[in-house]
Amino acid sequence: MDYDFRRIEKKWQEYWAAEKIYKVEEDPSKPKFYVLDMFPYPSGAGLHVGHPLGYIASDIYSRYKRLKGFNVLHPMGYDAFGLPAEQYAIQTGQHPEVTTDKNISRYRSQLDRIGFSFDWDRSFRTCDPDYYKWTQWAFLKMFGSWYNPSLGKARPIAELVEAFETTGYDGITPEKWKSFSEKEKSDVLMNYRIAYLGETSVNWCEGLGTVLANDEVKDGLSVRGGYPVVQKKMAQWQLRVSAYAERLLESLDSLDWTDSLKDMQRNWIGKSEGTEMVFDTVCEGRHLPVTIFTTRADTVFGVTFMVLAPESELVPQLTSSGQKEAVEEYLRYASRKTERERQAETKNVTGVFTGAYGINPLTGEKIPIWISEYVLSGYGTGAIMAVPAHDSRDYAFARKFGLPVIPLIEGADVSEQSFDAKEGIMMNSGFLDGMPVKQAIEAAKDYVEAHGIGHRKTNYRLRDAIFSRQRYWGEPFPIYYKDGIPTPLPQSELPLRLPEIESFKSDHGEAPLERAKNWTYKGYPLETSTMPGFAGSSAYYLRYMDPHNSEELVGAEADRYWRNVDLYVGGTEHAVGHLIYSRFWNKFLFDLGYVCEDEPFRKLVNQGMIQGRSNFVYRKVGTNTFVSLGLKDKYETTEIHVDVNIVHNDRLDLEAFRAWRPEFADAQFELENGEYICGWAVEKMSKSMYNVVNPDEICESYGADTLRLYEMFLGPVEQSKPWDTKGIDGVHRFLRKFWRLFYDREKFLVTDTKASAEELKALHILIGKEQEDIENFSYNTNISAFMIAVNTLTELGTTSREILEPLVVLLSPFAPHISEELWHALGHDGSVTKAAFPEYNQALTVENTVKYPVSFNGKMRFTVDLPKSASVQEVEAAVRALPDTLRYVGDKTIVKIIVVAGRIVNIVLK
RNA sequence: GCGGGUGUGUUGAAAUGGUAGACAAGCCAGACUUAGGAUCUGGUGCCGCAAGGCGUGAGAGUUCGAGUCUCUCCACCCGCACCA
Repeated sequence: MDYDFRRIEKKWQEYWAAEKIYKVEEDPSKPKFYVLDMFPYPSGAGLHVGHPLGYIASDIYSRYKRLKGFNVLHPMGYDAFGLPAEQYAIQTGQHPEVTTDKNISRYRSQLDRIGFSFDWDRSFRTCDPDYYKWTQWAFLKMFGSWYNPSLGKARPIAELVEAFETTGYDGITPEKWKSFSEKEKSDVLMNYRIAYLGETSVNWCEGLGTVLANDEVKDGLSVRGGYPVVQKKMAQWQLRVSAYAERLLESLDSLDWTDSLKDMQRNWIGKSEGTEMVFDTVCEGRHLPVTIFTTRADTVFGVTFMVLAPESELVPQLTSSGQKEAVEEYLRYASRKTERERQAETKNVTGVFTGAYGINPLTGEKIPIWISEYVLSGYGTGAIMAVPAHDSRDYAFARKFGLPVIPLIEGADVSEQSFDAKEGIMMNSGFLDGMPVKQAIEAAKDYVEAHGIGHRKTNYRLRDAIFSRQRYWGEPFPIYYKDGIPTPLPQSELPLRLPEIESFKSDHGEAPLERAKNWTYKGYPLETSTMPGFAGSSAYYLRYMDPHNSEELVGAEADRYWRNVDLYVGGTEHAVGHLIYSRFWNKFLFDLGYVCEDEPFRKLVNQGMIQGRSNFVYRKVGTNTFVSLGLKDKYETTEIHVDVNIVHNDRLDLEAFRAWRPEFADAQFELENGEYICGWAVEKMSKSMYNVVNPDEICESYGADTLRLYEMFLGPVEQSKPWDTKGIDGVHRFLRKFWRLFYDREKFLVTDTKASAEELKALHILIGKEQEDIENFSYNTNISAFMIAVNTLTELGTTSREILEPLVVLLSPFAPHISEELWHALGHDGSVTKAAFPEYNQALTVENTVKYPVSFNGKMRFTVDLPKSASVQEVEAAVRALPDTLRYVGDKTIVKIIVVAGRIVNIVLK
């Protein structure tokens, strides 16, 4: 019987679905394990071979954990709201729901072919009203909460209202509070709510007709679509993520994530400890205190000017009548520029003098105040003290506009450039003279606080997340405007369903929902923005725990059982977007007691990207003749991308090429050794380069098990690598060899003979490897270990069930279809998924105490228990005696005994 | 500029401080066949006929022993970047 993977894979995929083999329930008798993939956005292009990489890795892990006796939650769903479907709708008039449906069913059929062990009964899409009900619910909770800084957590807003009414809070006395109108009270509370409506400078994207969050903008262009983004003041819904900055930073330490990812988050949170200082300023006789932020309070003696951000509210008050024209001219110039243009011209120093002066609070010196776009309005106070000697940006500005430079550190040469390092001995700095910089910073802070000039202050770069989008295809806000006051919908009205509209186009900031008919609640207008893409993906991992609960996002019992995600697998592109929002969202729900864990994702693995590997043919200029790679330099040729699906191992299929496109129908070839060799390059996988490899085609010609094995064999999961079909034959060959251990042409070969020591050795090495490798995500080396074991067993002519049955179980995480087939051939009824792996565990867990390390084959290592004084002969004898406890040692020869200072330090066996 | 990471054959890549290159691809030779992108066997880091020598980006150090640990460079990749 041959290895007929098409028949086998179809058969078992149907069986798994019909028997609901992967359905999972809470089971207190078993330890839980939650393995999650970042759910996909179902795009119109379908899956290519790069997408399943992470899914295969996590599926192997899930199946392995099941064998080890864990109750594994391994769900999958779809992140279905978002811009691409809506952009497509605008172009074609097709409802986003229709395209989303179509894309999802395509994704589903592609995923099903690869043999994943997802529990599809728990699946959902974020655009289901039953799901987004809980997104809206969470928003209402955030609207109804504030961050209590003294408790360090979110509390119901009612507690704040009570404080206003009884004791007063934050400068608002009970009397004052009572005097407020409803509208005024609403406005005050907005300053505290976790979800709030506030005027702010936002990323406005004209091309998409919507505002965007910081992580949706890269290099001044929208991540989706690549349209320019400008800064604009608008009233928008926001989430007070900044309140959680310190907690988001602190608990990073407790997570099992990579250092680079943690650093990206730390960087994004951007904690910086410094000082806020008040400078008195004078403009045409009017005095005005201006607060600045600095991390270098020690350099205050070197301040030679001050700078305001162009968007600073202080600008009008600090502009003298003489400079008014020049300042306005500059502001017009600055506001015209897009964020991208500003970033592109960082070397180009610009600015304008305001006509006003500041007074250095320590020296009493009078210094000019300038405006420049290098100062950002969104960070600190939007105003700085400039110390050109020790800040490179201030230095460049001072040089350009001829402002003085006062060096403050002994030996620092500031004639060519500033000295930015926080090291050296202070000078020219009054009471700080002679101190090392680090000490001077602290001394200066103390001084500033003692003299009432300012105070210590910690700033974060992390900003509140802009939460509204002027788009259609997203969750509607459960908010209506009662006499202009934003008012939450009662929870009983959820879900607030997305209304039907006639045209999806949005323009000039007018949201599509403004055109929806009857978009009102009790006659009051409903909010017309919708929520951003990250809204639906922020708490989805909680919903999988209890997806059919219509009363709660997640029931207490399910939450306490599944707790949080033990292993989360996904791409780095979500490092600062989704992963910050999710952590924030989870912490918020944790504060209010809706979930029992403070962090959502314990361990996180970033799978690498699979790049495309393009192939080229070379056409002689002006002809329809194509020359093979080795001959191309003899002629003048044009390089043409050729569809990688008609190339095998860089050999072009000539007939397929002629059939590929009409203009090549009569193509002529110049071959090398009778073959046409194509050139190649690593590029992004994309349609235009004809290098997209569809997993369906691999499943068709090699099978899903080969695809799974091959994607893992390609290299470490975390690493990016080009897809290269060369080598896929190798793993396919392995599966056929594996099959041949069980079947020859006619019959089933497995017998009940007793296994030999050699055979047991091969098996137990593999068992040990598998446990070590899967825990470490070293799938590639584990597959190698399989190949070695199968080669050895083939050579030994193994037919013993004692060996072959465990082998099937071991392979099942990687290649579930062939394993299932063989498991049943061995006479088992249920799925191999339910097999108990632990019984094969003992061999490698021999508890010898550590005295002498022993290498076996340079790979396997263990120790023998002997006193330190043992002689070489005694150690050798002990090693020889080992087969009793470690059955696979057998009768290897000792090739090397390393003795240092009379002590054996290692024994190498072969 | 700051932060993180990676450098090993022709290629993808292995190596708790202990025989570097496992395993696979490719290539070479052979077998079986009577053309097949099938299967099997052997070879394949470099120099050398050989004995032997040299080899993990470069250089130093620690160690009986370094691809692995430490330091200084170099190259490449990723992320952040006028954040005061």
